Amino acid sequence: MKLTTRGRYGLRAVLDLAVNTGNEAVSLSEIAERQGISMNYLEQLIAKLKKSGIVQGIRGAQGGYVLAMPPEEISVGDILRALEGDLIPVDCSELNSGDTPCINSDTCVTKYVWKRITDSINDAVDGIKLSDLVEKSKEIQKEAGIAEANKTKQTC
Amino acid sequence: MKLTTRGRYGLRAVLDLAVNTGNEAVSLSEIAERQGISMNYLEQLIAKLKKSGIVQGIRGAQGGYVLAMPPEEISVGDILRALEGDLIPVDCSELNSGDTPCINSDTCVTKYVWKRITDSINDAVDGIKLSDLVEKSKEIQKEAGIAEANKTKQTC
DNA sequence: ATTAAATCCGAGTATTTTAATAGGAATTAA
DNA sequence: TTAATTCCTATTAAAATACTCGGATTTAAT
Repeated sequence: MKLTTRGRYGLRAVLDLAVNTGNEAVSLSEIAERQGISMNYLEQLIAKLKKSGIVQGIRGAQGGYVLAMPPEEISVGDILRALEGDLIPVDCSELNSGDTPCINSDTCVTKYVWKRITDSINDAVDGIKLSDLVEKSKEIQKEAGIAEANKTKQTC
Repeated sequence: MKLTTRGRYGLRAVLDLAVNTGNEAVSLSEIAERQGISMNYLEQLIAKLKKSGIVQGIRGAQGGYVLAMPPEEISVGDILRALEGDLIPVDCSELNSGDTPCINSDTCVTKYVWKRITDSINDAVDGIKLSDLVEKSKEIQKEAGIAEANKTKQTC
Protein backbone atom coordinates (compact mmCIF):
# COMPACT_ATOMS: atom_id res chain seq x y z
CA MET A 1 0.00 0.00 0.00
CA LYS A 2 2.80 2.35 -0.91
CA LEU A 3 3.23 4.92 -3.58
CA THR A 4 6.29 4.33 -5.71
CA THR A 5 9.05 6.86 -6.32
CA ARG A 6 7.15 7.74 -9.47
CA GLY A 7 4.35 9.31 -7.47
CA ARG A 8 6.60 10.80 -4.83
CA TYR A 9 9.24 12.27 -7.12
CA GLY A 10 6.68 13.24 -9.72
CA LEU A 11 4.51 15.22 -7.34
CA ARG A 12 7.57 17.04 -6.03
CA ALA A 13 8.63 17.76 -9.58
CA VAL A 14 5.28 19.27 -10.56
CA LEU A 15 5.22 21.32 -7.38
CA ASP A 16 8.76 22.51 -8.08
CA LEU A 17 7.69 23.44 -11.57
CA ALA A 18 4.64 25.31 -10.33
CA VAL A 19 6.60 27.20 -7.71
CA ASN A 20 9.51 28.09 -9.96
CA THR A 21 7.71 29.01 -13.13
CA GLY A 22 8.20 32.63 -14.09
CA ASN A 23 8.02 33.90 -17.65
CA GLU A 24 10.19 31.15 -19.00
CA ALA A 25 9.91 27.40 -19.10
CA VAL A 26 11.68 25.38 -16.40
CA SER A 27 14.21 22.83 -17.59
CA LEU A 28 14.38 19.32 -16.26
CA SER A 29 17.96 19.78 -15.17
CA GLU A 30 16.93 22.61 -12.86
CA ILE A 31 14.19 20.54 -11.28
CA ALA A 32 16.42 17.49 -11.04
CA GLU A 33 19.12 19.45 -9.27
CA ARG A 34 16.80 21.24 -6.86
CA GLN A 35 14.97 18.05 -5.98
CA GLY A 36 17.96 15.73 -5.93
CA ILE A 37 16.46 13.39 -8.48
CA SER A 38 18.33 11.87 -11.41
CA MET A 39 17.49 13.74 -14.57
CA ASN A 40 17.23 10.59 -16.65
CA TYR A 41 14.66 9.16 -14.32
CA LEU A 42 12.77 12.42 -14.01
CA GLU A 43 12.49 12.45 -17.77
CA GLN A 44 10.41 9.29 -17.64
CA LEU A 45 8.14 10.70 -14.99
CA ILE A 46 7.54 13.97 -16.77
CA ALA A 47 6.67 11.98 -19.89
CA LYS A 48 3.72 10.52 -18.02
CA LEU A 49 2.65 13.95 -16.84
CA LYS A 50 2.85 15.25 -20.37
CA LYS A 51 0.81 12.36 -21.71
CA SER A 52 -1.88 13.14 -19.15
CA GLY A 53 -1.97 16.78 -20.18
CA ILE A 54 -0.67 18.16 -16.91
CA VAL A 55 2.54 19.68 -18.19
CA GLN A 56 3.60 20.86 -21.60
CA GLY A 57 7.06 20.41 -23.08
CA ILE A 58 8.84 23.15 -24.99
CA ARG A 59 11.60 21.76 -27.16
CA GLY A 60 14.90 23.22 -28.16
CA ALA A 61 17.39 25.46 -26.45
CA GLN A 62 15.93 27.57 -23.63
CA GLY A 63 13.12 25.04 -23.67
CA GLY A 64 11.69 23.21 -20.70
CA TYR A 65 8.31 22.57 -19.19
CA VAL A 66 5.33 24.61 -18.12
CA LEU A 67 2.05 23.62 -16.53
CA ALA A 68 -0.57 22.91 -19.16
CA MET A 69 -3.27 24.42 -16.93
CA PRO A 70 -3.48 26.87 -14.05
CA PRO A 71 -2.58 25.13 -10.77
CA GLU A 72 -6.12 25.66 -9.46
CA GLU A 73 -7.34 23.25 -12.10
CA ILE A 74 -4.83 20.50 -11.34
CA SER A 75 -5.54 18.24 -8.39
CA VAL A 76 -3.02 16.12 -6.58
CA GLY A 77 -5.21 13.24 -7.65
CA ASP A 78 -4.69 14.09 -11.31
CA ILE A 79 -0.94 14.15 -10.77
CA LEU A 80 -0.73 10.93 -8.78
CA ARG A 81 -2.99 9.03 -11.16
CA ALA A 82 -0.89 10.21 -14.10
CA LEU A 83 2.21 8.82 -12.42
CA GLU A 84 0.91 5.72 -10.66
CA GLY A 85 -2.11 4.71 -12.68
CA ASP A 86 -5.55 4.47 -11.10
CA LEU A 87 -5.41 4.73 -7.33
CA ILE A 88 -7.23 1.52 -6.58
CA PRO A 89 -6.13 -0.99 -3.94
CA VAL A 90 -6.99 -4.13 -5.91
CA ASP A 91 -7.68 -5.17 -9.48
CA CYS A 92 -11.41 -5.68 -9.18
CA SER A 93 -13.96 -5.32 -11.93
CA GLU A 94 -16.27 -3.46 -9.58
CA LEU A 95 -13.70 -0.68 -9.37
CA ASN A 96 -12.10 -0.77 -12.76
CA SER A 97 -14.30 -1.06 -15.81
CA GLY A 98 -11.28 -2.23 -17.79
CA ASP A 99 -11.14 -5.51 -15.89
CA THR A 100 -12.90 -8.59 -17.13
CA PRO A 101 -16.04 -9.07 -15.06
CA CYS A 102 -15.40 -10.99 -11.86
CA ILE A 103 -16.89 -14.44 -11.65
CA ASN A 104 -17.43 -14.07 -7.94
CA SER A 105 -19.08 -10.70 -8.09
CA ASP A 106 -22.36 -12.09 -6.76
CA THR A 107 -20.92 -13.61 -3.62
CA CYS A 108 -17.98 -11.27 -3.08
CA VAL A 109 -18.10 -9.27 0.11
CA THR A 110 -14.65 -7.77 0.17
CA LYS A 111 -15.54 -5.62 -2.81
CA TYR A 112 -17.34 -3.31 -0.42
CA VAL A 113 -14.09 -2.84 1.42
CA TRP A 114 -12.14 -2.10 -1.73
CA LYS A 115 -14.77 0.38 -2.83
CA ARG A 116 -14.60 2.28 0.43
CA ILE A 117 -10.82 2.46 0.35
CA THR A 118 -10.81 3.56 -3.28
CA ASP A 119 -13.32 6.31 -2.71
CA SER A 120 -11.59 7.59 0.39
CA ILE A 121 -8.20 7.80 -1.30
CA ASN A 122 -9.50 9.49 -4.41
CA ASP A 123 -11.68 11.93 -2.50
CA ALA A 124 -8.68 12.88 -0.41
CA VAL A 125 -6.29 13.54 -3.28
CA ASP A 126 -8.88 15.19 -5.50
CA GLY A 127 -9.63 17.60 -2.69
CA ILE A 128 -6.12 19.01 -2.79
CA LYS A 129 -5.25 21.32 -5.67
CA LEU A 130 -1.76 22.04 -6.86
CA SER A 131 -2.44 25.68 -6.04
CA ASP A 132 -2.99 24.72 -2.40
CA LEU A 133 0.46 23.19 -2.26
CA VAL A 134 2.04 26.16 -4.02
CA GLU A 135 0.49 28.47 -1.45
CA LYS A 136 1.58 26.28 1.43
CA SER A 137 5.05 26.15 -0.03
CA LYS A 138 5.31 29.92 -0.17
CA GLU A 139 4.13 30.25 3.43
CA ILE A 140 6.70 27.79 4.60
CA GLN A 141 9.48 29.41 2.61
CA LYS A 142 8.67 32.70 4.29
CA GLU A 143 8.73 31.16 7.74
CA ALA A 144 11.93 29.24 7.21
CA GLY A 145 13.69 32.20 5.65
CA ILE A 146 14.38 32.31 1.95
CA ALA A 147 18.10 31.68 2.42
CA GLU A 148 17.63 28.13 3.59
CA ALA A 149 17.88 26.07 0.45
CA ASN A 150 17.00 22.45 -0.18
CA LYS A 151 20.41 20.84 -0.16
CA THR A 152 19.57 17.39 1.12
CA LYS A 153 18.20 14.40 -0.67
CA GLN A 154 14.63 13.84 0.25
CA THR A 155 12.89 10.53 -0.12
CA CYS A 156 9.25 11.41 0.29
CA MET B 1 -0.85 1.85 -4.47
CA LYS B 2 -2.02 -1.74 -4.41
CA LEU B 3 -2.61 -4.15 -1.64
CA THR B 4 -0.63 -7.35 -2.04
CA THR B 5 -2.09 -10.84 -2.09
CA ARG B 6 -1.28 -10.91 1.61
CA GLY B 7 -3.97 -8.37 2.36
CA ARG B 8 -6.44 -9.70 -0.17
CA TYR B 9 -6.10 -13.40 0.63
CA GLY B 10 -5.71 -12.72 4.33
CA LEU B 11 -8.89 -10.71 4.65
CA ARG B 12 -10.81 -13.37 2.77
CA ALA B 13 -9.33 -16.02 5.03
CA VAL B 14 -10.38 -14.23 8.21
CA LEU B 15 -13.85 -13.64 6.81
CA ASP B 16 -14.07 -17.31 5.84
CA LEU B 17 -13.01 -18.24 9.35
CA ALA B 18 -15.55 -15.91 10.91
CA VAL B 19 -18.38 -17.18 8.72
CA ASN B 20 -17.56 -20.86 9.09
CA THR B 21 -16.76 -21.03 12.77
CA GLY B 22 -19.15 -23.24 14.68
CA ASN B 23 -18.26 -25.03 17.87
CA GLU B 24 -15.02 -26.34 16.50
CA ALA B 25 -11.91 -24.72 15.19
CA VAL B 26 -11.55 -24.29 11.44
CA SER B 27 -8.52 -25.89 9.82
CA LEU B 28 -6.35 -24.12 7.32
CA SER B 29 -6.93 -26.80 4.72
CA GLU B 30 -10.66 -26.07 4.80
CA ILE B 31 -10.10 -22.35 4.31
CA ALA B 32 -7.48 -22.94 1.66
CA GLU B 33 -9.79 -25.18 -0.30
CA ARG B 34 -12.85 -22.95 -0.03
CA GLN B 35 -10.89 -19.85 -0.96
CA GLY B 36 -8.69 -21.44 -3.60
CA ILE B 37 -5.49 -20.35 -1.90
CA SER B 38 -2.41 -22.54 -1.44
CA MET B 39 -2.31 -23.84 2.07
CA ASN B 40 1.41 -23.27 2.45
CA TYR B 41 1.02 -19.66 1.56
CA LEU B 42 -2.04 -19.20 3.73
CA GLU B 43 0.00 -20.54 6.61
CA GLN B 44 2.31 -17.56 6.37
CA LEU B 45 -0.56 -15.14 6.29
CA ILE B 46 -2.33 -16.65 9.25
CA ALA B 47 0.94 -16.46 11.17
CA LYS B 48 0.81 -12.68 10.85
CA LEU B 49 -2.78 -12.63 12.00
CA LYS B 50 -1.87 -14.75 14.97
CA LYS B 51 1.03 -12.51 15.87
CA SER B 52 -1.31 -9.54 15.84
CA GLY B 53 -3.74 -11.28 18.14
CA ILE B 54 -6.56 -11.53 15.64
CA VAL B 55 -6.77 -15.29 15.42
CA GLN B 56 -5.76 -18.03 17.76
CA GLY B 57 -4.25 -21.35 16.73
CA ILE B 58 -5.24 -24.66 18.24
CA ARG B 59 -2.60 -27.29 17.68
CA GLY B 60 -2.87 -31.00 17.15
CA ALA B 61 -5.42 -33.20 15.44
CA GLN B 62 -8.87 -31.61 15.09
CA GLY B 63 -7.09 -28.36 15.70
CA GLY B 64 -7.38 -25.26 13.61
CA TYR B 65 -8.03 -21.58 14.14
CA VAL B 66 -10.60 -19.44 15.85
CA LEU B 67 -11.02 -15.71 16.12
CA ALA B 68 -9.22 -14.35 19.17
CA MET B 69 -11.98 -11.76 19.69
CA PRO B 70 -15.62 -11.35 18.76
CA PRO B 71 -15.92 -10.07 15.18
CA GLU B 72 -17.44 -6.80 16.41
CA GLU B 73 -14.11 -5.96 17.98
CA ILE B 74 -12.01 -6.67 14.90
CA SER B 75 -11.84 -3.98 12.24
CA VAL B 76 -10.83 -4.51 8.64
CA GLY B 77 -8.06 -2.04 9.43
CA ASP B 78 -6.71 -4.32 12.13
CA ILE B 79 -6.68 -7.21 9.70
CA LEU B 80 -5.09 -5.34 6.80
CA ARG B 81 -2.44 -3.73 8.99
CA ALA B 82 -1.57 -7.14 10.44
CA LEU B 83 -1.04 -8.47 6.94
CA GLU B 84 0.41 -5.49 5.09
CA GLY B 85 2.06 -3.45 7.80
CA ASP B 86 1.04 0.14 8.46
CA LEU B 87 -1.25 1.49 5.78
CA ILE B 88 0.81 4.53 4.91
CA PRO B 89 1.53 5.67 1.35
CA VAL B 90 5.14 6.76 1.92
CA ASP B 91 7.93 6.21 4.44
CA CYS B 92 7.80 9.61 6.08
CA SER B 93 8.80 10.45 9.63
CA GLU B 94 5.72 12.64 10.00
CA LEU B 95 3.56 9.56 9.57
CA ASN B 96 5.66 6.85 11.10
CA SER B 97 7.38 7.48 14.39
CA GLY B 98 9.75 4.62 13.64
CA ASP B 99 11.42 6.53 10.84
CA THR B 100 14.49 8.64 11.42
CA PRO B 101 13.40 12.29 11.47
CA CYS B 102 13.28 13.82 8.00
CA ILE B 103 15.86 16.48 7.25
CA ASN B 104 13.43 18.32 5.04
CA SER B 105 10.56 18.31 7.46
CA ASP B 106 10.65 22.10 7.76
CA THR B 107 10.27 22.81 4.08
CA CYS B 108 8.36 19.72 3.02
CA VAL B 109 4.93 20.39 1.64
CA THR B 110 4.00 16.98 0.28
CA LYS B 111 3.79 15.66 3.83
CA TYR B 112 0.35 17.27 4.07
CA VAL B 113 -0.72 15.17 1.13
CA TRP B 114 0.63 11.96 2.62
CA LYS B 115 -1.07 12.73 5.92
CA ARG B 116 -4.45 13.24 4.27
CA ILE B 117 -4.16 10.01 2.30
CA THR B 118 -3.06 8.08 5.37
CA ASP B 119 -5.91 9.34 7.49
CA SER B 120 -8.52 8.72 4.85
CA ILE B 121 -7.41 5.14 4.27
CA ASN B 122 -7.20 4.26 7.93
CA ASP B 123 -10.51 5.93 8.78
CA ALA B 124 -12.15 3.97 6.00
CA VAL B 125 -10.85 0.55 7.02
CA ASP B 126 -11.25 1.14 10.74
CA GLY B 127 -14.88 1.99 10.13
CA ILE B 128 -15.63 -1.48 8.83
CA LYS B 129 -15.87 -4.28 11.39
CA LEU B 130 -15.44 -7.93 10.60
CA SER B 131 -18.97 -8.42 11.91
CA ASP B 132 -20.26 -6.07 9.18
CA LEU B 133 -18.71 -8.30 6.54
CA VAL B 134 -20.02 -11.46 8.16
CA GLU B 135 -23.51 -9.99 8.14
CA LYS B 136 -23.19 -8.87 4.55
CA SER B 137 -21.91 -12.28 3.62
CA LYS B 138 -24.94 -13.99 5.15
CA GLU B 139 -27.32 -11.63 3.38
CA ILE B 140 -25.68 -12.34 0.07
CA GLN B 141 -25.64 -16.09 0.65
CA LYS B 142 -29.36 -15.97 1.28
CA GLU B 143 -30.00 -14.01 -1.90
CA ALA B 144 -27.79 -16.15 -4.07
CA GLY B 145 -29.18 -19.39 -2.65
CA ILE B 146 -27.14 -21.51 -0.33
CA ALA B 147 -26.48 -24.16 -2.95
CA GLU B 148 -24.29 -21.91 -5.04
CA ALA B 149 -20.80 -22.57 -3.78
CA ASN B 150 -17.57 -20.73 -4.36
CA LYS B 151 -15.94 -22.93 -6.94
CA THR B 152 -13.85 -20.44 -8.88
CA LYS B 153 -10.53 -18.96 -8.05
CA GLN B 154 -10.92 -15.38 -6.99
CA THR B 155 -8.15 -12.81 -7.15
CA CYS B 156 -9.52 -9.95 -5.11
C1' DA C 1 25.03 27.84 -40.81
C1' DT C 2 26.68 26.19 -36.50
C1' DT C 3 26.43 25.22 -31.95
C1' DA C 4 24.63 24.20 -27.67
C1' DA C 5 20.71 23.42 -24.88
C1' DA C 6 17.12 21.15 -24.35
C1' DT C 7 13.15 17.66 -25.08
C1' DC C 8 12.03 13.15 -26.80
C1' DC C 9 12.31 8.07 -27.20
C1' DG C 10 13.39 3.26 -26.49
C1' DA C 11 16.41 -0.31 -24.70
C1' DG C 12 18.85 -2.43 -21.04
C1' DT C 13 19.80 -3.77 -16.07
C1' DA C 14 20.63 -4.26 -11.03
C1' DT C 15 17.99 -4.60 -7.01
C1' DT C 16 14.09 -5.47 -4.37
C1' DT C 17 9.68 -7.33 -3.50
C1' DT C 18 6.21 -10.57 -4.17
C1' DA C 19 4.18 -14.84 -4.18
C1' DA C 20 4.84 -18.63 -3.60
C1' DT C 21 7.00 -23.83 -2.66
C1' DA C 22 9.17 -27.12 0.32
C1' DG C 23 10.57 -29.76 4.23
C1' DG C 24 10.40 -30.98 8.60
C1' DA C 25 9.56 -30.36 13.89
C1' DA C 26 6.12 -30.17 17.53
C1' DT C 27 1.54 -30.97 19.35
C1' DT C 28 -2.61 -33.39 20.37
C1' DA C 29 -7.28 -35.86 19.63
C1' DA C 30 -8.79 -40.23 18.54
C1' DT D 1 0.44 -45.18 18.00
C1' DT D 2 -1.23 -42.76 14.32
C1' DA D 3 -2.98 -39.19 11.74
C1' DA D 4 -4.19 -34.52 11.58
C1' DT D 5 -2.86 -30.42 12.38
C1' DT D 6 -0.20 -26.13 13.68
C1' DC D 7 4.32 -24.16 13.71
C1' DC D 8 8.76 -22.58 11.80
C1' DT D 9 12.47 -21.58 8.54
C1' DA D 10 14.70 -21.66 4.15
C1' DT D 11 14.70 -21.34 -0.74
C1' DT D 12 13.19 -19.69 -5.24
C1' DA D 13 10.91 -18.05 -9.68
C1' DA D 14 8.77 -14.22 -11.46
C1' DA D 15 7.52 -9.58 -11.46
C1' DA D 16 8.04 -4.82 -10.47
C1' DT D 17 10.83 -1.04 -9.34
C1' DA D 18 14.15 2.30 -9.96
C1' DC D 19 17.00 3.40 -12.27
C1' DT D 20 21.07 4.10 -16.36
C1' DC D 21 22.40 4.78 -21.10
C1' DG D 22 22.69 6.18 -25.91
C1' DG D 23 21.15 8.63 -29.37
C1' DA D 24 17.64 11.28 -32.32
C1' DT D 25 15.21 15.59 -32.79
C1' DT D 26 14.15 20.39 -32.14
C1' DT D 27 15.18 25.20 -31.67
C1' DA D 28 17.11 29.69 -29.65
C1' DA D 29 21.15 32.10 -29.84
C1' DT D 30 25.50 33.30 -32.03
